[in-house]
Amino acid sequence: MPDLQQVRKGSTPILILSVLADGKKHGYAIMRELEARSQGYFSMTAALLYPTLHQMEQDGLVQSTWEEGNGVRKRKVYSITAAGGERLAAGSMEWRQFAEQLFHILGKPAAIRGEQ
Amino acid sequence: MPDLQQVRKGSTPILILSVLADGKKHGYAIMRELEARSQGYFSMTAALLYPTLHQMEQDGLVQSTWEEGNGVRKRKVYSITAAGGERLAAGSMEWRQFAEQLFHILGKPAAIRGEQ
DNA sequence: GTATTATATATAACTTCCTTATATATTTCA
DNA sequence: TGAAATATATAAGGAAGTTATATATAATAC
Repeated sequence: MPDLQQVRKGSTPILILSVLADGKKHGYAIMRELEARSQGYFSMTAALLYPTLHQMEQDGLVQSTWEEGNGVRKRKVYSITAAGGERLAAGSMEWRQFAEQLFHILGKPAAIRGEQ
Repeated sequence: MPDLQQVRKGSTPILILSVLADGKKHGYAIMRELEARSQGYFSMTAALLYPTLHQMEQDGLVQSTWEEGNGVRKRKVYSITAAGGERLAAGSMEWRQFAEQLFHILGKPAAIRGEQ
């Protein structure tokens, strides 16, 4: 993994929770939604997404049901749990704290200095 | 590793480079400096710092010389290289981009909205 | 004077997260 | 009919971080 692609490490679960907070979705749709919301920046691969969802379900952050329908492929629909909501709130604060501290060390960017 | 301590992943080299950009320092001093500048938030352990420094030296981002002196323990002093400076600049931009995208998804914090 | 703490560097074993590669199957479009 | 998009999944391997351990000197406390 090239050094410059290290920045996203650890953000996968909170990104998923954030998308699911707006309504339940199946895995593939979560991927597309993240890509759409970030103009392609967060392009998650299936090999990262699905194992992560499995782990999150095991941790009680999300729950799933299989959905079958008229001319549509069978798919597993995920929704956020109460514990997932709490994790999302706590995780958001953690990330904000981290960003504050990081940019305090690196020098605050214009946006954080309020010069947007 | 608890989930909430995942946020710092990948930030180690750039934090080190950022400290060394202000002048050369030995490993232990880098650790203390990071802790001081972040009011204890970035409390790096020796087992993370030293292997990282070794890797960074191998990558040409820092260079080191052993320093011995009057009543002081022998220590390895690191300084940032030209390549390290470039990496610091590029890495800072990467982190800013990431933060922008992440908080766009999570909802911007007060500081980024300019309400500090 | 001896013990503890702080300073200082280092490696080994292990876990976690991510990547690359591969597999399978359905639906839509050219 | 063949390719691309949709949809889920696992295996193998690499990179980053944690916990544990080792070693050694200098400063401070008792």
